[in-house]
Amino acid sequence: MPDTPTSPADQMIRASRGRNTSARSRVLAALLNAERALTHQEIAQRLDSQGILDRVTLYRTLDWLVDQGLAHRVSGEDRAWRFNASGGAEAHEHAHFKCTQCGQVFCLGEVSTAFAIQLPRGFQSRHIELSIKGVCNACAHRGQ
Amino acid sequence: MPDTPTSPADQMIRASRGRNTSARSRVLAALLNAERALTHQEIAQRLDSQGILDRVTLYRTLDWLVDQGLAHRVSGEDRAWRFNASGGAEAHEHAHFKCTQCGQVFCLGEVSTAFAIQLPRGFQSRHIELSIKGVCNACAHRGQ
DNA sequence: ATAAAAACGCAACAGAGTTGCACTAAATAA
DNA sequence: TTATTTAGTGCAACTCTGTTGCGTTTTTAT
Repeated sequence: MPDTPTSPADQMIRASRGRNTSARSRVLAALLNAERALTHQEIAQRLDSQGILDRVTLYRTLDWLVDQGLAHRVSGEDRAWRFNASGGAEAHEHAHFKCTQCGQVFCLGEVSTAFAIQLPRGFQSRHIELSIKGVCNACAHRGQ
Repeated sequence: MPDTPTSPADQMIRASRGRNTSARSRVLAALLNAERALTHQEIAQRLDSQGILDRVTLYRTLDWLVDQGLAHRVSGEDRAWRFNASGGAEAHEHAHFKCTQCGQVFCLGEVSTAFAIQLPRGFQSRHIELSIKGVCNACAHRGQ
């Protein structure tokens, strides 16, 4: 059993339709290793130790990962998308924590969304998103 | 009792500290008349029938209105802020409806946020935001 | 009416994301 | 294995949203 039979990222990519390219594998691996949702910029930073990946390619790769359900996209308060690897399944009715100090976004566990909200006539709900704003652990300790 | 003793917008502005300028009064009036949260662009459009207001001034005016608690800012999915007049009070623990078709954002009524969410160690919640994504009435009828 | 300060308007800039198009490299066929 | 097809990549240029600096105009207080 060799060290890298095929990385988890590669396996996930192969299971989707589309080609298994190094960009996809590197990006997905970065997301899988991340402990929180990353911006385009953060991903680029983590990647470029292994050679620079073109900005546009990264954007397109992220789009592809989202389309395939391998990653999901969260909108922060700073008008920058953040991405993280999703379990693979589409089911992510989970909450997000957005730190108002440093802007970081963390995924929280499943939420039992048992709230009765009255929608206006004709409106159809597809997806409920819950985000909690506050201060993350690091920022809380850093004072300020 | 004349037609416009002083508009509601003017009254709200006068009650805040800061100057009562035509830009502020026009922008706030536009927000008060709107049936949903408006983007910078939409506000500009509604305004320029009465003479063009500088882009930067509009941005600064909106910031000021938000600071004063006269308006509040909602982040959409399209990385554009949306604004609407808030009742004046700061208290807006209400939900938003975001149409995935046309991108419009509507404010929904108060939400009884009775969900127990376990935050990671050291994280502090300040504010809970709930958004429901789906299709608005207009888009639902337009088919597609 | 006048002076001080707050707003305004312009120009230039910054960051995030997109589009078009030629080139490269996976996957497939031969 | 090599050739072929076409998805994916990289570059340049662009759009859109929002911001900064700075000189000029309005408010407001005197």
